[in-house]
Amino acid sequence: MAGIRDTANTPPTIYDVARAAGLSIASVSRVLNGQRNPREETRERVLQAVAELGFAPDGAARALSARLKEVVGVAVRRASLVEAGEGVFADEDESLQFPDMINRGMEVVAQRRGFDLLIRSVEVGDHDTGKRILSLARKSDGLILHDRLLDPAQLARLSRQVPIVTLAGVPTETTANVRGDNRAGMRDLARHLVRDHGYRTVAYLAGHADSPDNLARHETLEAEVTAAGGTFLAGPDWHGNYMAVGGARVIDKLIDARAALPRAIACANDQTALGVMSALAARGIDVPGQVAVCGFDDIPVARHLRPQLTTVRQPIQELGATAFEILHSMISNGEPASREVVLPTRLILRESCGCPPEMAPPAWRTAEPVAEGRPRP
Amino acid sequence: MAGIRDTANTPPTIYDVARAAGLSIASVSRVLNGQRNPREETRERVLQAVAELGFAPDGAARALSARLKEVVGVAVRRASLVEAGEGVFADEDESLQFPDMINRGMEVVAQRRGFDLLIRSVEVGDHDTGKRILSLARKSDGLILHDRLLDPAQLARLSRQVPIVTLAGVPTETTANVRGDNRAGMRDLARHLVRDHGYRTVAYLAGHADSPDNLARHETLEAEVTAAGGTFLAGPDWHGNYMAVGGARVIDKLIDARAALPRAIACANDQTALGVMSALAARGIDVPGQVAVCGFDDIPVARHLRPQLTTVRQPIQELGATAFEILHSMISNGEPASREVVLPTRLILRESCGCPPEMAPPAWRTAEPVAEGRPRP
DNA sequence: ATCCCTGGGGTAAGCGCTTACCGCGATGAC
DNA sequence: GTCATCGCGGTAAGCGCTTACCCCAGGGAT
Repeated sequence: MAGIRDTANTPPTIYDVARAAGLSIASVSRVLNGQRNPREETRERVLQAVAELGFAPDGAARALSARLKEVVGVAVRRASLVEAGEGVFADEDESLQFPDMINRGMEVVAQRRGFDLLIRSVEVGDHDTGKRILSLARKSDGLILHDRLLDPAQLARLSRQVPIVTLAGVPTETTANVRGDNRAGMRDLARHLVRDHGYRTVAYLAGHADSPDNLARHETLEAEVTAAGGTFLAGPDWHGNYMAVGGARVIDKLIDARAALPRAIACANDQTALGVMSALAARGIDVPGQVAVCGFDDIPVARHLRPQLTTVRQPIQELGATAFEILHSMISNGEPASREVVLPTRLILRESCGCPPEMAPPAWRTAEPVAEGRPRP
Repeated sequence: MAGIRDTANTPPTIYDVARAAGLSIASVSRVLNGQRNPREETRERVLQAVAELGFAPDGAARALSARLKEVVGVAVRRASLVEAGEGVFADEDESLQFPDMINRGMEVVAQRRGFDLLIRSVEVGDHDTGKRILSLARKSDGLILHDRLLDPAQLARLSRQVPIVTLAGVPTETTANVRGDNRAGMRDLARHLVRDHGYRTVAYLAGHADSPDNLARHETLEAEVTAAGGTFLAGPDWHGNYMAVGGARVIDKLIDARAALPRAIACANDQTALGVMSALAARGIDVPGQVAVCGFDDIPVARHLRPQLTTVRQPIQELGATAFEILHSMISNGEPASREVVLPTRLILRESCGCPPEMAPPAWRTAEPVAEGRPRP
């Protein structure tokens, strides 16, 4: 019934368009890319053929020829099996709200530049992490690396060949970095805990040991607490991993060991605080009545927890957006617009630190008597 | 001082490797792709040159030549400005936990096949949605579409040229679909509400009107509630949008209008329930004491809310993993392994429906007197 | 010894685009 | 009227790979 390849419909190529328009592929390419201002008639013939055939240029061919893929690779750290938990937190590590929101921030600005994100998770410690990231690099025009994915030597080597921006890392000769202002944020939080609430013993529930963010938050909290004459707790018993499981595990062990809990716990991030609050609630410990708990990041759920989580807000989406913009400048100019960007943080006071909640006045009625259901004991 | 192009380090090409190994590019390609079993010596020379130069093949060139990009495009629905909220939920819509977890599920299995995900968000109603998705398609080997992104005609046309799998949609002649078992899940939930708790008035807080998931959940709930002689509420006053803002807005309007609240509210998804619980709490309405609230999906935060959210669990990551596997079969065989996959759901009873909470026995002590802090009033 | 395989390396033809370069007709300067 | 110029379309050379095809050396069958 029909011509060649009736089934197995292959997308039309620029040759098909040229033929349909009665022009050469060069002309087609030119009107599509707005080069050399083609005659009005030419433009129309091309546009019509394109519309009829439903043509769009093949990304690979375009990339190869134009030496620009319009893709940036994003590498996220995937929890290794030993870190991932089970039970209540089984898939907790898979709900990486912070990185996901950062990615969304990148995606939105990338759109405006015609770029897309190629997302790959890599397990650190996996012996060929370097290779996995290299192959990601060759599928894109540049890389954005979450966390500490590469050791300095690997980073240095790779960054000489492809533009790289790191998040929550440190800038190097050849890479740029974007992060939040950890010290200012943690300082504000520490002072609130110590001065405003008067807590005397404060612990830091750490994130990954190799994370500069973690280090800065730890140091700042320690400095502030001890400067105010308070007791600071940290160390091996307080090692988390930026995930809820990690936070919960620390609390469980401490309680099982009959250790004394501090009056306040500042967590490396919100995810950890989530685990801590959950573990505390399971033991019947009141937050913030008996132990105050704070996070860092202000991920969206923080305000939906009960008690609502006091935390240090980072402009999460902006972190991603900024990382993309810097990478984009490296891709197009060869030079980063800036080697290091530090975005401001802000202390968000809610209930989990001991501050009072807010509440709107009620005004309602139910359709049936409340006694009808079975309220919990 | 050095040779040509000292700075402006370009990644090595297969020609560089061939030269360094004293072989032809064909040989290099063959050992790298495991074709035609090269001599041991040849293999070693190539491997060494590759290691020394830090070579990895260019993705675009490989894709063009092999006619396989090893990339699948993923289109997510981005909230249009009119849907997105402000205030407490300002960036709520940007925390799309459900789609993000689905994507993670895809990503993990994609890795195993050597594929990556190219993620793009599209605003529905944007007049050139079709074009945005087409260009995404040409950058990948196949598409996975979240939500209802394309109208049937567009979908039919595009799916003839490129493999497409939809999520939470309906299968067509040329596309496959993956979804959770809405009817079974909602049936279990409805019966629990009506039979176990004895609630007589139940409302359905809807999601997007064009969503098949939404329709199925609505119909099933309505059927079950009315079959049991209960009063079912739904309609214009109960239209949400799958986001927290949507749920909160419905509750606020209802209360402001002095409308009677039902004894139980089943939300189209967990995100909506989050907004509902938050709005209810702000009015001082007790959940589940006065109004019971339930969700659908069981996103990770559901269990961290207070009260913990009763919901219908969907195997979220599996949904993504399955979608990828089907798409992969379409890409490699030309035929989908299956046109429609319906994954089982499971009722998860927690506190928000009125069931009693669980709690572990306490065993702890604090390091300082509790009175020291300033507990809230 | 001759011929045919066969194994493994090289040559070169694309894959579908972008763009440098060429050519041709129309236009303006003299 | 002649010649340089300009505007715009076509031709073809890559971009960096994969792979069909060719070729040659070595070994077994005859």
